[in-house]
Amino acid sequence: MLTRELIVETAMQLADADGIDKMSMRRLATELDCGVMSLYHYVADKDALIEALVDQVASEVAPPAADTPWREAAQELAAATLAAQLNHPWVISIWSMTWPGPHRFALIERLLEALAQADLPADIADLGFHALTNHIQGFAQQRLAFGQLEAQADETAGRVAAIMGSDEFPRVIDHIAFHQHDETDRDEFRFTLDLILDGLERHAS
Amino acid sequence: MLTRELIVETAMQLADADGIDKMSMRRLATELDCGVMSLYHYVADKDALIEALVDQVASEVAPPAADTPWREAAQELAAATLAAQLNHPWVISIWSMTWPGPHRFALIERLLEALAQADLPADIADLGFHALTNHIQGFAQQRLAFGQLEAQADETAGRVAAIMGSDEFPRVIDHIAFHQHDETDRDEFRFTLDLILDGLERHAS
DNA sequence: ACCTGAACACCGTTCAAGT
DNA sequence: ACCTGAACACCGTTCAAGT
Repeated sequence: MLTRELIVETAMQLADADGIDKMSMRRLATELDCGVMSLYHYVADKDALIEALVDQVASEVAPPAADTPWREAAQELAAATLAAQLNHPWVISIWSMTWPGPHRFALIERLLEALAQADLPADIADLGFHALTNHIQGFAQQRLAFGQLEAQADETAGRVAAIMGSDEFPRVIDHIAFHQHDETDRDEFRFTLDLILDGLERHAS
Repeated sequence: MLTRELIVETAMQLADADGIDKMSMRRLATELDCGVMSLYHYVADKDALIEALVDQVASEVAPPAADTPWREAAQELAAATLAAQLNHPWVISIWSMTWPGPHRFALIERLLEALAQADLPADIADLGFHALTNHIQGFAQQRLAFGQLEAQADETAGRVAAIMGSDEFPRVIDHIAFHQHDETDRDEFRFTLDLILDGLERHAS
């Protein structure tokens, strides 16, 4: 029996396995052993399906307990959102472009709640909200790009070698070296997060 | 006569006018009055064409003069990069996923150069580089999402009304109100940029 | 060297028709 | 209510063939 839940679940599997580009209505239909058009009885659109998929990812983020101090709550939310996105890499490039579903709205609400408890002027809290979500988004995207490059190792190796071999971009060469003996993998996310949170705290009234 | 430059130029026009999805090899060919396969004599791939397109956008960013103080140089680079991306909104979602071309490498080099002049510990400079580029990327994406929502005004209005009408997400409602009498349009980008730059300066040795 | 049409292997969605 | 095949209007790219 076909259900919306089954469709979303199968679509998630396809997207996780092969990326969002390969999650086509037609592949989905063959996977579910039904005609393509049958799907359209449970889902208005491919876009609607994708919205459901994105909110499913959001539902994997466990919001911090209500009594968590604001700064820890923000850190936990940021880390958990990043982790969920990296668990479903295909979501990264569409996350901010899709209208939030109920689960994502709950996360947004929780982050705004944390900021409200920080005793910031109201506009600083609103600006801080975007500073934090933009950081999560920007960082996730950078990590995704990095991952893609590593996946196409052969092509990348040649291109990196070309840069390292030229003397046009010496600072870039140093920066690449930094990435190559990179042990600070986890800290990079926290570093900027703390820059932002420190800066916000300094605006506290 | 068909040339690579003409192809890139026409592709840019198509992408600017209708978005990257509508910039298809087939549309490009009809626009240029040639067979689709003729394009493949000047461009290896659609991906290669897109890389050229992205670097063309990067070429629109004028790097700051060499004697600009580091902090101003970083601000100028950030603002100019954001402006170029918003000028070609289709670039935002692919910018960080494409391998940099020569113009973009020059921008990267210039930003690393600015950070090198800030007297930061070497690893802080490298982390700061990503903090800054991630901010630009995250902010641009958020602005793009915002713009898309405004473009589909009818659909969005209903969805916003649904949120405003419910009492599930009170903080979200307040935040939406903040956006609605938003006069701080430009400052929002600078606000987080300054949080990051202030934080970096505090790490100066 | 430069150009090309036909063909292949795909898409999302509309429409009319079934049970 | 639920399902569907055929058709339409698209994709990028390979291949073999032209000049």
